Amino acid sequence: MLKIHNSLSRQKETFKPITAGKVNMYVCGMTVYDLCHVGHARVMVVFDVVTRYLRALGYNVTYVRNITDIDDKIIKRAAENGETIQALTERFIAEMHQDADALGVLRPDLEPKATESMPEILAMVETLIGKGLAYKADNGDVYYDVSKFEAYGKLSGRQVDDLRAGERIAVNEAKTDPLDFVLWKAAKEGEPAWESPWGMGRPGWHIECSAMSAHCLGEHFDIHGGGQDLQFPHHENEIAQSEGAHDCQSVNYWMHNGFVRIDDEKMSKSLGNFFTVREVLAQYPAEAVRYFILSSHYRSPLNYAEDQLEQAKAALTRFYTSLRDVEPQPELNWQDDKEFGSRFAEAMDDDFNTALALSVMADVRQALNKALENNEADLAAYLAGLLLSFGDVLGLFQQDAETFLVGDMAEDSDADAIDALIVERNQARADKNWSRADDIRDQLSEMGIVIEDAAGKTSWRRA
RNA sequence: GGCUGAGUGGCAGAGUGGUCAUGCAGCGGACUGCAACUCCGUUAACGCCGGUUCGAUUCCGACCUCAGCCUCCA
Repeated sequence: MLKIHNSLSRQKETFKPITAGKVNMYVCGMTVYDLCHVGHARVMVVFDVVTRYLRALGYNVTYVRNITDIDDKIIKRAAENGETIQALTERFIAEMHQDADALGVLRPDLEPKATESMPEILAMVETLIGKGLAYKADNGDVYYDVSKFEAYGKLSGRQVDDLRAGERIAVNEAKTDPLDFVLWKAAKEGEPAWESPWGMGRPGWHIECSAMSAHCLGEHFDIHGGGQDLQFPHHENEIAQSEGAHDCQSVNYWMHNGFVRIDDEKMSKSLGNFFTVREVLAQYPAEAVRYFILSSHYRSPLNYAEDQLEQAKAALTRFYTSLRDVEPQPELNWQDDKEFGSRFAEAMDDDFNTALALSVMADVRQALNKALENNEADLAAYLAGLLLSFGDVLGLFQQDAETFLVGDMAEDSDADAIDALIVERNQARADKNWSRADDIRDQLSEMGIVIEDAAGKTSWRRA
């Protein structure tokens, strides 16, 4: 039985979909004005695994991840670059997809864009004004009147009075109350703008998610996810908008993933201490990045360090080394496996405990090695198939072992040279010319090649 | 200041009221010409102080430390 930690209750709750067999999930995606960093990668990978696991459990999942393609930062960046907003956002949407694909993140079923959701956004703002929950201010902006929404603060565990007492809330003359947030921004000179009953303008950040989630999934859906930093105010405001407009609970389970940190500090654009996915992928295999992300629980902080990436890569190398010489049993379903399968399910059912699930997979790998050593071919094939089946859930082992270990031979100019050296070395070994054999091994080592002598067959991999 | 969450062996990271996490590293052994791979064995931990208990790393309380949110942020 699947349990999910619900940010609303701050507890693990047994998951029960609104409609049997069906899960509707919305995740806050990227604001597309720059390359994704590792923090974004975490959200994508985490909710990709959530989706994959829900599907493995037999749910028909509709996964929506929005794209914010109009906002202050986008306008600013486009102006700096001297390009149109559309050119900028299209470019970074493509970049985002490239990163997601590299990380083995499946495309969401729907990727709605704010700029393509204006009718829904306008309708929702009108509804909120009509119900007296929002007002047009003197400066032309439309604000949500937080004091009118009783449940405000329920997601983030805040009292409205505490928030008012906070000293960091920016003073904005136009607002009735500093807690009020903008639904519609009146257009400024030279900014992109859409027509509305309140004059030319553009949507505030929070309203797009309320409008798009309701439009794509209905007014009441199962899971809403995003990074921890969105819990307040973004998601709190979403609740105020959606529940204020629709008079019903909007989301049953709120999920928030923890941050990626560097030196025990949050990785973020504003702190400037971020690594882009692109930079990291230039140094490590994408699958190692994915493994690294899944090696800790999604709600825990994840400390980014080269050391950790190296460890993830080493772990994957061990898996692939074991898988290398086995023909896995095809079409195997881990859910039929009594021992490892049930342990894996137990781990994943416990709020998607991927770290524990990986340890089950490590045990399978060891059993596989033993089977190989004992020449139990059927058992080995079964265990290898089991490993691949687990891999489907976590999005791992999706490539050929050979490809992971030695790279793509087609574009590898060294391959022939390496093979020739191995042949020469094996001749030297046969001649008991050990010094020559060791020289060749050293030479290969300098090329970044590791030699593994099995009985009667020498294989190699990249270090 | 308010509100969250966290402190586990050399590192990473799960978990639990009383026998095992797991991975990397270390140590001993097997295999190997020597290695690598692999296997077997093994060392080592639960921030601090009290309390509950036959027994607490696990429950309760205080304290210390750290991180996050309260401002754009995944």
